[in-house]
Amino acid sequence: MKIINAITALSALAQETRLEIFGLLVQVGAEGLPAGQIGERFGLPFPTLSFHLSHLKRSGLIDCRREGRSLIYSANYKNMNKLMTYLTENCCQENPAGCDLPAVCESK
Amino acid sequence: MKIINAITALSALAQETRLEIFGLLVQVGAEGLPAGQIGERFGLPFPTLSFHLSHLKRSGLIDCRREGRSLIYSANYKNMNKLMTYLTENCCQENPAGCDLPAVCESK
DNA sequence: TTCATATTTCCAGAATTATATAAATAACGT
DNA sequence: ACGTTATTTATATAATTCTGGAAATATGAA
Repeated sequence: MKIINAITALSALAQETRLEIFGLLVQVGAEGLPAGQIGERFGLPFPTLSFHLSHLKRSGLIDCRREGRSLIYSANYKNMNKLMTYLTENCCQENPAGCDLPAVCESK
Repeated sequence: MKIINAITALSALAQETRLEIFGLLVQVGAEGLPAGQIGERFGLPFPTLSFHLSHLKRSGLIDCRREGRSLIYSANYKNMNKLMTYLTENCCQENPAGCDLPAVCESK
């Protein structure tokens, strides 16, 4: 993953509405939810919702498929995982023992 | 971790200069680096550097200690880890098998 | 082909964030 | 105390991002 993609993903998540939407979609799983239900859940006007969904979509953190009149959004776990990996890459090369990122660094 | 703290941390990382600074500090380890050396590395004017360091500091992702005239900045692995945990919490409860976040979810 | 539903795009104003010059603060050596 | 080094704070401008009303697009139903 390139730094520019990491920044895009991080800034997609660095906003309350989007982080909440993403959290919801992560919990919901691959099935996803139609845009309308997401907006309803958080009381968002349509253009605001659409702005945030397209931001998340552009970042690759969520996917979108059409089902009839609805657009169904769902978390993209693969890209989320790439972001996680990027953030812990090259971690604490000087001193792995002093590092506190268990998932990635305790295996070093 | 509360959502507000996650957002603060994510927005600290969602900017090229800060993500580069953080990446450097993560690699350097607990020893850290003086502000001056960080600024030199990226060719940043002092106020710009200071703005970004204080942003990262405020987020908890880096720490700062004084050594003589220098302020030494270093990665805070503990808080980085909390952010990672927050992002994968409650992941794919519907269908763990379909989830692609190995570090966190394959153990479910 | 007209109507209703679902959602997006266009747009403009509001809010936030980033940048860098100049001035201030902090610590050390003389 | 004074000068030097290291860094921050104050401040202003520039750039980016967020918000929501109005209009546009896409799909399906009658």
